[in-house]
Amino acid sequence: MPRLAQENIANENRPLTLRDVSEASGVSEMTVSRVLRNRGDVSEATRTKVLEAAKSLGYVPNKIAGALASQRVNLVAVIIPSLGNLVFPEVMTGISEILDDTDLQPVVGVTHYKPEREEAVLYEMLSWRPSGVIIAGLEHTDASRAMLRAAGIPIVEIMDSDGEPVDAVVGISHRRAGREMAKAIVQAGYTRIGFLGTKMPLDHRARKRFEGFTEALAKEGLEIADQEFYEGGSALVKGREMTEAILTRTPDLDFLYYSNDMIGAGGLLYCLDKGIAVPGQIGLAGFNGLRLLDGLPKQLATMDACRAEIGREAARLIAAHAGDTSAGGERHVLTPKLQYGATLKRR
Amino acid sequence: MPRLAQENIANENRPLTLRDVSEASGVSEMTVSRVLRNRGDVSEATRTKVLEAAKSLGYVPNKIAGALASQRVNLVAVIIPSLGNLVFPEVMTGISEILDDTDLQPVVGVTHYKPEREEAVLYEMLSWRPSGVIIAGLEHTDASRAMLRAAGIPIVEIMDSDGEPVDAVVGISHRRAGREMAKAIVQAGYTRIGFLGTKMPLDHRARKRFEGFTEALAKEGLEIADQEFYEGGSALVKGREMTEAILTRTPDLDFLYYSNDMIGAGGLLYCLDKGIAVPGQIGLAGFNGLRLLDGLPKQLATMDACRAEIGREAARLIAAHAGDTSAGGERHVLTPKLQYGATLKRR
DNA sequence: TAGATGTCTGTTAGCGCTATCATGCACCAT
DNA sequence: ATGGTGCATGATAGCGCTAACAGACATCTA
Repeated sequence: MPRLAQENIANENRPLTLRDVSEASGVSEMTVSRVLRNRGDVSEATRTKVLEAAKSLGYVPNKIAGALASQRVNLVAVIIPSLGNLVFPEVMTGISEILDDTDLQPVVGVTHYKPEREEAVLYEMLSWRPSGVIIAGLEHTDASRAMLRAAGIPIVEIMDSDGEPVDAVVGISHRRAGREMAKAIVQAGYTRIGFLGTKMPLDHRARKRFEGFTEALAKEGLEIADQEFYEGGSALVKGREMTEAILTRTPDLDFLYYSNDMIGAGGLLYCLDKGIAVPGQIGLAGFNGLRLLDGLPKQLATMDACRAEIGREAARLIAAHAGDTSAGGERHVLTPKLQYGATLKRR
Repeated sequence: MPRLAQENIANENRPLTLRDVSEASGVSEMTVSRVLRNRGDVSEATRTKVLEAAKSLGYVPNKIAGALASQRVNLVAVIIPSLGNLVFPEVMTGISEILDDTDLQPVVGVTHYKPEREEAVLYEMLSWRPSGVIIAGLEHTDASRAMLRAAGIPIVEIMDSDGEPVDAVVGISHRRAGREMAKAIVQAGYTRIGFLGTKMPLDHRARKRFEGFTEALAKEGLEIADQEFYEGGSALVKGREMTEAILTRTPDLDFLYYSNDMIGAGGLLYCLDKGIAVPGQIGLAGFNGLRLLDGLPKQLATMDACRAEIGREAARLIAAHAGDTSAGGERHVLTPKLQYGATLKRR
């Protein structure tokens, strides 16, 4: 039985529908729909009438019904490991910057670096039938890859380029980033090199940097002299602690490579506290190019991960392919730039 | 005309529906729906059959259709000013922590501190008919407040408690935070006090802290001796620059109150660089209690804004009232704790 | 054995919108 | 007048799912 106007009056607190606006303005639901979506020809008089009615009622359209009827959803799923990492909010900023000029809307899902959570988040997101997916990394469970492939929408994997994407990819090569840092360190004359990083075995990008780093050192006939790993806690404090630990154990180290800028900054502060000459006695470098840390006593050597640009480019791809069944398999590899800062000698 | 099986075979790439699973497993759509939602009684044999069919097809349910039919959406809209601020990711973490144990899912919208963007984001979010809204601050446009009131779902305003909420509120009193900091500073014997903050007129919480701060000073017969504002750029660098500027202009200041920890940290690093004795010659304090900064040379005096706890409590309220038409107007005011650190003398 | 009860499955009718086609009407050229 | 051409609006039929009810059948009770 179709709902009658009488019932509407009876139940004051029922959420508003197109019909309410239609009745209030004296035109059909279809015409109201056209006005509210700015689609099709509607006379100026009707348009005004409808808009006024909608506004005075406080009508908010139901996108769920709209999406179901039109088979179009203006959401873009963005799946990242964490929001606490500073890196990811920056990627998000890049994404929003581009999507703000379209009618697309990012929706964020967080995996905490856990593949099974990624799978669950992806499933949840895809069940809303988004117009595209931006997902961090190239490593996913088989089930996740299958879902991505079967979704029939543009997929952009971001941050990393070392591996086989499902569809398009926008990122940097972390292997290469590790290699280049190694080369710069060796070239500067350092030989007793320590590595400090996270314990997370599932941070594939950190792992790849480490692999590239050791590989390039090996080519120069060098090996990592010592290493130290951490998990949890404040990165700045951990950076200090790890630096103290590694230098106590292996005092003759002349370079410390940190897997991220925050622990690098902790190490830098530790060295300065202890009166260790940086970069003379010990050189330091991190990774990410966090602008957040710009005001430290010395600028830490680092390598920019192109976070915002990656976000922008991924969003551009999604926007360009919105409505398509794929992002066209494009491959955008950005080149991270080494920033010497004041903690890595130039030669 | 209802879609026929034949058509399905013809069009290979069509997205899967319940009907496909139903046909593949030989039971009705309704039974498939029951299995996939774990609702109602289904025999073990049928359940297995259906799950296998769904899995082998790679079926992902369409929540849009499900939500429309059931009039239930498991999303919670979370509306915050920014993701770059560090404070908000922490709130998000608290929210997720609680919602992860429910079937609710947070969806984030970012306003960039702009009321008109808040209005737009809110409209967009409400059009998805979420089960609840968590929104930062108590200051909204009239239209936004009207939408919130009319939504007929639980609303929790967070971070701030100085004002009139639409429904429930979870936060701290920033006026009081400012007052307490002022009292502690005066009590420690400082008298020539400078204030450094953001230029943003729309950061109401920072404004309230400032107001509380000056008000409490006035009670002690004191006034702010000088002040300095900034916008944009790296907060650490800005903290240094502002500190230099204010101390050049007013060299006899003996305390600097920063409106956030990041610029406070910049100021601290500047003072240490210049050999200024902290907290002897000059005392320093910030606001937020960012754990991120724990490894600095000296621990900055600050006041914890209870971010994670606010997130958790807000999420708990939403979860408790999911399905209701309001969050019951509860009022949770948390008490920020002063942390003296090593930059504010104790008396 | 009739009826009551419980377990499982299916049928029907929407949810609130939009795509699509149909229609009414004014306006023009013929 | 005839029949095109626009333009503005309305009627109809779903989108893919679920609530609510309606069976079918087996098992139990008296």
